Amino acid sequence: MTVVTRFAPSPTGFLHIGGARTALFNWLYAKRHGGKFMLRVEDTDRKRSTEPAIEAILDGLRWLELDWDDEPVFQFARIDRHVEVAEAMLASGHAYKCYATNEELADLRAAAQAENKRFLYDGRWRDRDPSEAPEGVKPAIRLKAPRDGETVVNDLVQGEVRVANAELDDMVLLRADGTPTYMLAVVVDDHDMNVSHVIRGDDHLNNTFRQVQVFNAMGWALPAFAHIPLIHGADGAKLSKRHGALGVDAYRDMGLLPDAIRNYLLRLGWSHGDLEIVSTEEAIKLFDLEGVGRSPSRFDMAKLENTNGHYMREAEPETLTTAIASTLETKLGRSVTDIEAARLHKGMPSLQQRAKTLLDLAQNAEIYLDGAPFSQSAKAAKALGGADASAGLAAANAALSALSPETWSEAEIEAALRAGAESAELKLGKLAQPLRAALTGSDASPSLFEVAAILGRDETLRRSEAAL
RNA sequence: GGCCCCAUCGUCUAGCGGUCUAGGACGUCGGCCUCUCACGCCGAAAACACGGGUUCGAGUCCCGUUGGGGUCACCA
Repeated sequence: MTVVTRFAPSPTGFLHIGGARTALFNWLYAKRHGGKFMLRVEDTDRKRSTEPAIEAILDGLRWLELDWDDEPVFQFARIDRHVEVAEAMLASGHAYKCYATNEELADLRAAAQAENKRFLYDGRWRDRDPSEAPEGVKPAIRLKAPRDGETVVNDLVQGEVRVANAELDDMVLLRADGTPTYMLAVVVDDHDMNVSHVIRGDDHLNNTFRQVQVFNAMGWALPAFAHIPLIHGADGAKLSKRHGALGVDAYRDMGLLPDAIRNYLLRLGWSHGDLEIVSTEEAIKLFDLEGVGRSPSRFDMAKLENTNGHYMREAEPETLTTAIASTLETKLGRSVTDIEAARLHKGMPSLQQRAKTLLDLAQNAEIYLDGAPFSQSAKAAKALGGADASAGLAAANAALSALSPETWSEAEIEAALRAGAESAELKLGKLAQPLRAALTGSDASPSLFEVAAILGRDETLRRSEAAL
């Protein structure tokens, strides 16, 4: 059997982190088995579906590099087929017309609530003759669900889950206005798209029983189901919009890398022994549903950032330079010059080791731009203040100006500074910290010797003299 | 509330009856390295929710309690 998975978001908002993980698992599972990963936009709710939301979701998926096969399927466009299936069920006696009005249903619901019981449609039109239909009321079509026995789902993650059919009522398949409900549409589409594995959040587990009933009514083969636990916020509450459920674009804006997000999301709910860092390639080889846990997990930004730091260190310097270019240019209000680009190129390996995000990186990379330091951090200002600091900086400056442009190198700079410190009877740090503040505007930076070497003699002396 | 699911360090998790005086990772706290920061390295504190069973033996199996979560629309 060919594996076909699908990600089926409803375009009512951005692609959030939980959706991204669902997409990732589906994508990984399809890749793992040489199958197809399909995208289906569940836009049957015309009031809530929006074009910007569709774009945001596709963008998010593309940014995460979760590419889908074939063209995305838009559920609303398949309405005729859904109606056709509803009518087939009507014809075969697996569905019936229900003339209950909204008011009637509302009363029923209120009554159930008053008794503190759940609302289940009572099937009042289930066996009634259509000739009794009231004038002018458009009927909804409901599933004629089995009343006895139970419905069982053999879930690849949750195991065997069973529920008594008495707990389930006759759900609406086709609304009075002739549009299909989600319950009908998913089943028809999953069947028509030959979906072999339905991997989705476990908030859908309860729906599955009713969907199984539709599959059965149509005599269609069941796909395999895998319901994965949801992701909660740091406080354990459901990840909602008010609770830090951000769109993936927000994570991009935080300077996070797609590889890092994929790795982090993979480990949220899935494990393979003690493996922590798993490249996407490796994940494709290893991913399985057996490794997915059954309990919900909490989203931990600190760990995501740590993972991101790992991928920052591993990234190609050139890739990172490209990635921060626009941020730098926005800051400068002009393009990066060739000289600046050359400095960035040389400085990137040690810069990237110190950054957890692209945002950090861009900020730290500013030291290699003309005109830097653009500001002085409080600690840097302190390192620069006082007589001791002035003496140290003067000694450093003197030691460096004694170097000729020809001998300007990391090793020579280090030697000169060490010798300068010795003759001034100061510790190296006494020269280094004021100089660092002068050159970078900060009390923390890559190796001073490296920074000075990359900056070049003129720029280094310009900055240190400006500070003096 | 009914139904369904879940329960190991603060967090993500390993563990699939004996090798668990419970392992790894993030975070936290010490230390080393060191021109600062970061990286790296070394070390520490930190968990089997509770109660009953089953068994020679239970973190691992069963039941209950408690706690969390999900779901109960002519939304998806």
